[in-house]
Amino acid sequence: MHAIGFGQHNHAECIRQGLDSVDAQCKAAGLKFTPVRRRVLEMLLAEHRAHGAYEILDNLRTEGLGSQPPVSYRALEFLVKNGFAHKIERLKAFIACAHLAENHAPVFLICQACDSVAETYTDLTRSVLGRAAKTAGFQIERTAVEIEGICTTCQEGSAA
Amino acid sequence: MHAIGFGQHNHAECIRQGLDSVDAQCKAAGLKFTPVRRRVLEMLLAEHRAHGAYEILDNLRTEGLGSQPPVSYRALEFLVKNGFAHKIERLKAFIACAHLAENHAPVFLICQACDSVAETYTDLTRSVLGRAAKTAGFQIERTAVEIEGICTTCQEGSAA
DNA sequence: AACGTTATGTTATGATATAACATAACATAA
DNA sequence: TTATGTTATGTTATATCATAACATAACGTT
Repeated sequence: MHAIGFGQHNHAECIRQGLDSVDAQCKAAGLKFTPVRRRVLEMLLAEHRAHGAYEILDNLRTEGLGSQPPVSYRALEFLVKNGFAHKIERLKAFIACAHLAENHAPVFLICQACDSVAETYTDLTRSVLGRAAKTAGFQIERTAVEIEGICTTCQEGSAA
Repeated sequence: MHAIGFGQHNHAECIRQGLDSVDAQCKAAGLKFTPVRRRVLEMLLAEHRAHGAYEILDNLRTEGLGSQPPVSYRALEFLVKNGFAHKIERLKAFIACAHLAENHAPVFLICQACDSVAETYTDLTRSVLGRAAKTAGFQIERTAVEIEGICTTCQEGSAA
């Protein structure tokens, strides 16, 4: 079993809300939330951990929704491009966005013990990062902030 | 041509100093700075951009220092593990550390136009990131902070 | 019905990374 | 000096991640 996020919550509700929110956002923006895209997001929402593109593909294949790599990569690309999911570079894997509808610079806390990934965020303009970039005259387009370590739950687990 | 870092400097000197510094650190720590490892670091130091493992390998092959992937991956692993180089996850590529000898949490500014990579750093304990992690009770083991955008030089270049 | 656009299906291949095992180089102690 | 442990290198093979390129289908508009 994986810890779900860092802390408990009503998970079925969490998935439903996520899908509903993206449904609404797509409708508003004129984006097509097709069956494959919807199903992929649902898979990502099902657990707070990063999912590999081929893992997603295996599931899609089982369900008859696609069998070749481009299918999952395209769906994931759509989700990432529109801010509904993020790619964790360090893990070469994808995760549902935990702060849908908020414009944010995501920060991921990746637990090396249980593989769960928590998403928090930072306001770039006020953070150390933002100031560092500003000082260097650098115009930020996108950020990847990924912190690896041990989550609270796993620290407790290993304490004697 | 690539911009070298963001800002000019005496590059030959920069390479020499880097090699000397690592030489000294290895000696002090009882690490073996072998010919392959030294040459790989030299390649990384030659330009302030990220180098792919296979690009490094091609060079090694030309020079008779190795011909199979594990050769470059091992050398790069040694350099990264000991803090002499970093991996830029976003680019799946490696770069020489620009702050040798300082214990730091590196922050990379990656220019999408000219591919140059500048390294700055943050003091984790005092940054927004560090505080966010602490709040979540998360024990940090390593960080990857990668910011993509347009560097000063390229902004000037495209300005009318 | 014709057309443009976007999404999907499919083949093939490119690019990145590592497991596993064999050999060599080096230091240290018997 | 030989034996032994340790670390580095050589090599084969394969795993894993990702995308180019082209064909077809679905959908909305005129």
